Amino acid sequence: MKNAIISELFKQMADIMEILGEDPFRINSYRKVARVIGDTPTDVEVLDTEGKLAELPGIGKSSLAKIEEFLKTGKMTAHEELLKKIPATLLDLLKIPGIGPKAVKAMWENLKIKDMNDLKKAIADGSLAKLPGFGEKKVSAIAKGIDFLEKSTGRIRIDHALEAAQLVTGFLKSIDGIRKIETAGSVRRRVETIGDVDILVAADDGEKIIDKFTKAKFVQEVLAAGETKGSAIIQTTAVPVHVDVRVVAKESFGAALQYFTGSKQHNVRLREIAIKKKWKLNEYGLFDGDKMIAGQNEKEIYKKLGLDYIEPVLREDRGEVEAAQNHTLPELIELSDIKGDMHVHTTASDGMCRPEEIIEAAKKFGYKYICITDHSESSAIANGLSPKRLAEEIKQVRKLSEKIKGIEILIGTEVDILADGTLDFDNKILAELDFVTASIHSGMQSPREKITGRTLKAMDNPYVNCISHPTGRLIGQREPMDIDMEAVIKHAAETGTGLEVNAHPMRLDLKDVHCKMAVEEGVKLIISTDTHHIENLGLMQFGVATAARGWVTKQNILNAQPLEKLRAFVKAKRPK
DNA sequence: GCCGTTTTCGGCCCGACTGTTTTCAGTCG
Repeated sequence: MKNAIISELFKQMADIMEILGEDPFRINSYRKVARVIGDTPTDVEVLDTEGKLAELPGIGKSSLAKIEEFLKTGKMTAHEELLKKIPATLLDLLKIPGIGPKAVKAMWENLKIKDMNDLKKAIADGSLAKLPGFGEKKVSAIAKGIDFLEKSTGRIRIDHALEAAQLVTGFLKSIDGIRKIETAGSVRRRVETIGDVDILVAADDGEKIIDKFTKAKFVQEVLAAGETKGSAIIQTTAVPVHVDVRVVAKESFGAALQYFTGSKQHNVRLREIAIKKKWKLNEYGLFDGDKMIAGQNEKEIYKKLGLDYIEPVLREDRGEVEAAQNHTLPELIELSDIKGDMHVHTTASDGMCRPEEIIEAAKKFGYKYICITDHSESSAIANGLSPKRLAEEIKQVRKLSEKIKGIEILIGTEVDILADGTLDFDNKILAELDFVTASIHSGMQSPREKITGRTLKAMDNPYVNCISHPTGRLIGQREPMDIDMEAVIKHAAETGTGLEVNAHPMRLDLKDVHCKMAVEEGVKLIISTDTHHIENLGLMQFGVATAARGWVTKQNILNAQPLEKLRAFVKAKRPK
C-alpha cells in the first residue's frame, strides 16, 4: 500500500513550491491531492488498476500521471526535480512554530541556513536578528519554537486533549460574564490525535476573559494574549497541551463554533456554497451584503446553506457536504446505543480487577450484557490462560452469572492468532464460549502476505466472531502492521466475522476510514474497550466517536443490538 | 493544478495576531 508515501510526496512538493514562492493555488491543489490520497483507505494501486483513481476529488490529469509514474517506476520526476532546487532539510524547518515558507526562504538565501543546526548557530551568533524582517522578538520566538518542537512529542491523544479541554472550560465557567462556552476544533470532531485545543466563549469583555485564562494556575507558558484570542501551554496530568481560547459576541457564537470546529476543508466547502448564493460566511456569521442572515446558532447556518445539519465528527470533506445536500447523511451511532462491552480482561490474565468488580461497573453504565475475554496461553507476558485455566474460568463465570442479576454475563476469550494462522485454543473449548475474539500479538513485523494470511485464516474458523485491533497500531508508538485491510474486510463479510473498533485512545483500531469501508462491505463492527482497569470501561466514547467518524450507524454495530441478535450472529457462523 | 446546475477560462476562503514596520507581510487556524 503506497498511499502514505504518495501523500507525503505531494505534501513535500507543496512545501517546496511554497518555499520557492510559486502559485498558491497550484500549491493548494497539491495539498489537496496529498490529503485525499492520505484519507483513502483503498490501495491507490488497486484504484489505478480499476481506472478509478481519477474519480477521487482533486485528482486531475497531471496528478494522475505523477502517481502512475510512481506506481510504475518507484520514482516521481516532478518531486525529484523540486528537491534539486532546495536542500530537503529545509522542510524540517517548516515544522518550527512561527516559521513559515517565507522565513525559510529568507534564511536560506541570505544566511545559507539549510538545517536546524545552522539555524541554532545563526540565533546564537546574532546573525539571524540582523536579517531584514527578523527582529529580536521574532528570533526569540523562533528559539522558543525550536525548544517546543524538540520537547514535544508531536500530536497528542484525544483523551489527553479532552482532559485539557475540560480543565480549561471548567475554569472559565467560574468567570462572570461568560454566556456560553464550547470546545471546538479537532477535539469536537473527535479526531484521533490533536495538535491544539480550541475553546470558544461567548462574552462581552474578551480582554478580561483572556487575561484570566492566561493567568490561570495551570498555565505554563503564554504564547499570545489579545482582545479576542489567548494562547497558552497548559499542564495536565498527562502531557503539556497547547490551548487556544477565543472570545466572540453572543450573536456570532454559532458561526464561530462552526468556523473553529473545522475541518478547514469542510469550511472551505461551506464558504464556496455561500459564495455561489452571493453570500459571505465567516466566523461572525452568514451575510447577505451587510445583513446577517444566520450566526447565533450553528444549525441555522447549515439550514440557510441548504444543508442538513452535519455532525462535527463528519466534517472532514469526505462526502458529507454532498450527503447533506441530498439528505442522505447517516444516523450516527451514539454512546447511548451501546448495550454491552465485549472485550474486557480480569485478574485471570493481565487485567487489574476481578470479574465481579467489572460486572458491577458495567451495570452502572447501564449495559445489558458484558463479555469476559481473557488472553490465551501464547500471550505469556499477559499471563494468558491455558485450556485448563480457561475451563475453570468458564465454570466460575457461569456461576457468577447465576448469582448476579440485572446484567447478562458472557464468557469469551481473546485468543491469540498463532504464526501459522491457527488459534491458541482448539475448537472443542471455543465451542463452549459465548463469544470469541481473535488477535495477533506476535510477529507483527512480518511481511504483508504473512500477516494478512494469518488474519484471513483465523476468520475461516467458525468459532471466531471478531478480530480484535486488526492493525495492531499504537498511536504515536507503533506503526500498524503491514496488512491488506481490503482483503480483511472482504473476508470478514464473506465469513460472517465481525471487526473490532478498539476504543482505547492509543489504539482506535479499526480507524475511522476503515470503519467506513467495512460497513460499506456489510461487515458488522464491535466497539470494545479492551478494559484492563475499571476506569477503562469509560473509554467506550472514543470507540463510538471513531465509528461515527466512519459514518457508522447503530445497525452496523453488533454490541448496539439486543443480546438475542448478538447470539444469533455467533450461532449463524457455527456448524449447524 | 483542478474544476464547472451562472464558467472549458478564470476563478480558487477569510480574519486575528504578531512583529517590524509606519501601512503591511507572514503565520496560523
